[in-house]
Amino acid sequence: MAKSFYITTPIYYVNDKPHIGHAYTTVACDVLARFRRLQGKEVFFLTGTDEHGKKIQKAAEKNASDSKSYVDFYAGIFQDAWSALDISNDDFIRTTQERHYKSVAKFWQIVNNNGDIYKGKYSGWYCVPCETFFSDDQLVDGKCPDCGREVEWMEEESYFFKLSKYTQPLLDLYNDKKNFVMPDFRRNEVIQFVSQGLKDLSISRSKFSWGIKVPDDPGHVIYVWFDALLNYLTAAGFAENEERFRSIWPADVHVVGKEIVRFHAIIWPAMLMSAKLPLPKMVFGHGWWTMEGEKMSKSKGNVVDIWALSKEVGVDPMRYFLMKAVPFGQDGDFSHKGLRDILNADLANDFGNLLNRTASMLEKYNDSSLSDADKYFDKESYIKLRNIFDGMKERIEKHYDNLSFSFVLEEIMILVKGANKFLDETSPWRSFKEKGFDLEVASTFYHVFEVIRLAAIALYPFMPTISGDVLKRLSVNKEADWSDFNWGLLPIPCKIEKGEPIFKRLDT
RNA sequence: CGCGGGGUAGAGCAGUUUGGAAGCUCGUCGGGCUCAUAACCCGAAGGUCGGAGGUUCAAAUCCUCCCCCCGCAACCA
Repeated sequence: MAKSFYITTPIYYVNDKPHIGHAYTTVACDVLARFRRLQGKEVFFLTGTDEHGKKIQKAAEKNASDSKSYVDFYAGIFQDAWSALDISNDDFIRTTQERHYKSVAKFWQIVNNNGDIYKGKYSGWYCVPCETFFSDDQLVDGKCPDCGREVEWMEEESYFFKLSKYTQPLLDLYNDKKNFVMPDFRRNEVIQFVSQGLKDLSISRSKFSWGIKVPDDPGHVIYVWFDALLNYLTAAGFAENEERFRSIWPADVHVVGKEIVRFHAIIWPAMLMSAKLPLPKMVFGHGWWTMEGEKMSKSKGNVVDIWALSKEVGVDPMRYFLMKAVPFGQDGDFSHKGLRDILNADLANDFGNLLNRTASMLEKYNDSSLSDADKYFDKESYIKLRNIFDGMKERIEKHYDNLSFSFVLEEIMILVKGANKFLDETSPWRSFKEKGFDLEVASTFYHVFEVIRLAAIALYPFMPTISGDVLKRLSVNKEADWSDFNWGLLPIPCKIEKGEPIFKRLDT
């Protein structure tokens, strides 16, 4: 079995409903997954939910619910959210599933047998009302930084993972595999951090019960992060199907928010090294969204509801905006003006209108049909258009390798703009008046539709539904396929269906 | 001197690695076209590249100092 392209989102903590941050990560992974499938690769695209930990236990109690029904409810909400955004995940893992319990137990045992787990004491300043430990330097005037109350020194028995042992191996890893942590500035941060030296990691808790029990010591539950990271192995079949596991693991890319880069770029590879398993190829930390210039928070009430907005502007345009507005990796600002401007400029004015104006002419001039065209005519305006396309396939592939989604879209829009310019330069409406529908006019249309076809294929990962619709209008009776991303493959004779404008301009 | 990111036209950004005519998108103004979704195409205005000093024939780009904004500072998922 050929190795699958394995791509993951983090598993989302189910103490709240999904928001734009979750959607952003998940859409990005979906775009990448769809592109790899477009290339004909076997893809395993995983998302899921993280359902253990004290916070969830408390949240459930607050809702007068038992933990299990509470997480069932939220896991359902996440699944619905992804289906509403047309996410094509191949699996949805929940850390409360049986397969995950088996996987965690197996992993714990391996690492334990390798001598990297030991029992020790975890100590620190404990705030009883907040049920939280703080280190010396976290205290504010010797009191709890959250509530300001007195803290007391507590010691708790805990299992530890020998993270410190992996300080040097990790540094070697970052040095050998330049792309292991992306983007570059995150890599620098991680290296900086690890260079200070790592402490062993407390990986069990005994003050609450909602978690996976430590093998042979049921008084302890496994620390949620240690549990959560292992989802990536579980879903690949770690504890259940050795052959399948080998065909999926290691992950090609873990896409994560910048706040959890450390867990994925430091703890996770150290855990895998300990278990002597192959390491993921890349951990990519993307940025955060602000809302109209301000940090999003529930108390400010400025949280964007992507799902409500998708109903207004469409799911595909929403996905387009998320991927186009900000270079992946950087922080970005979400504004309604920005949304409207980008969707109007790129999708309605440039791309949608290109299809509309050309199809409209063909409808009037030749009953929407194209039966003959000079595919290789050598007018200057045509050469210019072809030059834009030259090398584009390779550039787009390169951008995908770096998860530079906005640059992929940039490439596509340059081609679309080029086609608009090509139309203006060749002015088929004028030629038609002078000479009727001759080969030259037909050829002009052919090449414009060719650009539309190419754009539709390249846009497929971002806007699967609309892309399919456009291809149908061009009477391409075939699913989008990356091998068709070459010039001159629009089949003729053909009929072009004009239809309604594919993107409407947004007002307000 | 805790660490990192950033300060480039009205807005959002690229360019800084390998110094060498200041660029892109949106907006504004003027023109063209009239096939199209007030669209598309062309042109113009608009910047002391955060500030000061230095290196250099030449600096947004290298060096020094300063100012401002934003994150992070491990067990918080």
